Amino acid sequence: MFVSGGQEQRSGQATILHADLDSFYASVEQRDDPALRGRPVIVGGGVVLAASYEAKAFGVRTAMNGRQAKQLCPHAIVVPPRMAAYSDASAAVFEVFHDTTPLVEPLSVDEAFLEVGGLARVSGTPVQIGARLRARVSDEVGLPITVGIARTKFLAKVASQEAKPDGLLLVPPDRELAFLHPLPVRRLWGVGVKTAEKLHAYDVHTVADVAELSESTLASIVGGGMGRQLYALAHNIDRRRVVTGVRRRSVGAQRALGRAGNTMSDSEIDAVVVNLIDRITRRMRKADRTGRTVVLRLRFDDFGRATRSHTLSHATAGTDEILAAARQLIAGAAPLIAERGLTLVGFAVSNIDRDGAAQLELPFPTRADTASVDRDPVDRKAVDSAVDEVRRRFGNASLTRGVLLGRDPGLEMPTLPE
DNA sequence: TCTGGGGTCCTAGGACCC
DNA sequence: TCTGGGGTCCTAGGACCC
Repeated sequence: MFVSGGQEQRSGQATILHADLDSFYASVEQRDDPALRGRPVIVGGGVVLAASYEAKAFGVRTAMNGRQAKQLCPHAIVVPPRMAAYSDASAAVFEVFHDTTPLVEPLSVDEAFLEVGGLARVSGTPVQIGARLRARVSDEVGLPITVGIARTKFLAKVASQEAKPDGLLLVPPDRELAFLHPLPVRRLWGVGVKTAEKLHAYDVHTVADVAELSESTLASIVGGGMGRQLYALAHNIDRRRVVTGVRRRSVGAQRALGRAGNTMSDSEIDAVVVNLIDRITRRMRKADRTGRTVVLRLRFDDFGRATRSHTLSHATAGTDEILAAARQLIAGAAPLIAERGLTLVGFAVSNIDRDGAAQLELPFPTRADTASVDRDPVDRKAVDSAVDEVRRRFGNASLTRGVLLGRDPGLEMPTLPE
């Protein structure tokens, strides 16, 4: 009953929470092993998957290579990742989220947006709700979490970054520009290393600097799409709502092979392929998802990358079908692999739950278009019943060149003309 | 410094269709 | 018969995020 209240909150109130677990993997390790508490912890071996705040104090960062991290922080304790434990912890935290408000939009395993407008009578102000959420995650799951609160998603997310670790920060609506403008451009959503470099070349360093540029100037520096996005964010325009029920768009798995990849035989590579596809299709079936496009990802000796893809005629989660496509992609890339040396292989299945045209051949001859069918009194009834059948199955229908097409409603295909 | 394992979104060209 | 505009789908690559 609070859902509509939350959704219709389009106002000038700060009602969006961005909740973000602090150093998620490392915090779970410290929670589960008291000997790690208060000490620098690094999760992962070759590459840092997560670092505790004690390790971050020495300059250790996520995605840094392990050797470099050890140099910065020689007494850090390195632990291997325990993905199942993180998955359980994530589920427990999301239970608290859903108990707080029905409007939860997950961003990843460790962060989400929550819309809490419309909960005022029952739960109090957004700040009170955020404080209670933090206390519950701490008491019930044993993990530190930071909450940013603002009128827009972007500001809420920036607020949580500023408030880390283990904090809560509200950006009042009348203080938004003062909060936003001094920030470095890297804080803008979508600005990574490359885009920041392009902006720096034009002496653009802060959000305030971005806000001084016209949209067309920004577009000339970083491209059309990115230019529009930066212009909007720098001017504090962000109309995105918190939305629930967002579907995953792809399911993938990959495996780094290191130098060993260079010397692997075809059958050894095939064993890796079988294993990856088996993992992916198992996960798809468990989640009750199907997909149509199989994507092969490769990384080479020189760290160059390539992708190859193939789209099936229909969505599936079948191991055999997807494996066959995967093997064909690998075979097609064989010259590339032989030439450049393989160091990583991965697959993803995308086009999730998107069936291609489901073709229903009509049980009678038709001519080239709808109009000619309409003119034929003999076939009229049969056409109508076939159209009804397709509409029942797909929610829409179109008739083209004697073939009746039903499409996944998500594809927004045109329906049969009146 | 030689590098994990997941994901998302955007762009751009060619094929094809109406 | 010729021409053009508009739209979708597929493929490949790139940037970015956690």
